Amino acid sequence: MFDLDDIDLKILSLKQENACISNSELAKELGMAPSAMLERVRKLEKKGIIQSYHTRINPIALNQKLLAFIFVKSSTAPNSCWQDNSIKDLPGIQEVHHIAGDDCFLIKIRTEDSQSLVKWMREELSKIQGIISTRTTIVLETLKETTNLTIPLTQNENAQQH
Amino acid sequence: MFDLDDIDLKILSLKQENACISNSELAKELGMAPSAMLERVRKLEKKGIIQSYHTRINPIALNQKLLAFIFVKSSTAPNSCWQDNSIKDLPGIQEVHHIAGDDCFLIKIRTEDSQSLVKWMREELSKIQGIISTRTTIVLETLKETTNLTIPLTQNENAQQH
DNA sequence: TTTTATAATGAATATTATTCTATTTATTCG
DNA sequence: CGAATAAATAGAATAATATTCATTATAAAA
Repeated sequence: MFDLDDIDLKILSLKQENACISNSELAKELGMAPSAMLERVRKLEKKGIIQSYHTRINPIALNQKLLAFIFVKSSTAPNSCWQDNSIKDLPGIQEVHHIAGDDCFLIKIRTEDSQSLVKWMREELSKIQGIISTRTTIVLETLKETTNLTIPLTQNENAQQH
Repeated sequence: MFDLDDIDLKILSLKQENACISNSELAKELGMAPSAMLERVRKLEKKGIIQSYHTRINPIALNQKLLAFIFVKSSTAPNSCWQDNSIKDLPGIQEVHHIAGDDCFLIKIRTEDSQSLVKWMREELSKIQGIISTRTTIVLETLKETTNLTIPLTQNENAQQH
């Protein structure tokens, strides 16, 4: 379904790190014509291999200083959040994952501080149906945070990155 | 330090969802000249409010079908990973967070499947010094996954989004 | 080999980014 | 309040880039 050659992988690698690299520079980098490059990129987009282009914003600039992960255990009964996935639309939520083995969600959330997290839990999370329990995990420090995937480049291509 | 007006917030909001929106379209959207818009964006970049532009790639396309979170508890002794943060450079790692209250890291990792996760733990994670224990959490399904922050737009600006 | 489909090139055109000067708006300070 | 200063914006000119399209090359299938 997704057959990617070395050129595709290199495109993904370069664009992953810098979504706004110009098509002409990308073409220069890989030694091909801009028109051919554009066609490849459009194809990667159309096939859904490239999903979207995002801007990473400094959370501090928006006063979202606190990062927390919360395990939310919910009932699996009808009209509980386990059925309707309503959790994901709450404000501040960045990720919601359905966890194996425990019938629970792992959510990633940013708020201003711990007070506002508590406020969020009381005012927002409490709206959600069927929650049985929560376990909150506060992040002290983030050492790495990216959506980047490990792309298998050939050694030669890897060397070019420097 | 970061004083953002409504125009800045709107820029962040639009670019967050679509990093590759053209400067001229952005300017048109906010009813100002491209040159003025460009200056604002450059300023947001220079101040570090805009951190980077990324491409989100479909993990399936790179055969990374498994997503896991692992709590890694480590010794706090010298030359343990607690000191040198070496975990974050292992292949497949997307995030590493330092967790409060437990002297542990929460890492987010993608691999091909559960077999390769086990392989990774045996061959890569085992290289790391000072690890006392791990608790692995497998994701069944991801309901939401974004780095997007909640941006406080005024009601009028919010309405324009549709 | 011939046919067909896929990918790449090169040139022409449209669009966009970028620069710079002039103007406007906001802020500071006497 | 009002001149002086700084900051932000607009508008026009230019440079760079994206996009299109006809042609050529390459690869795959019959």
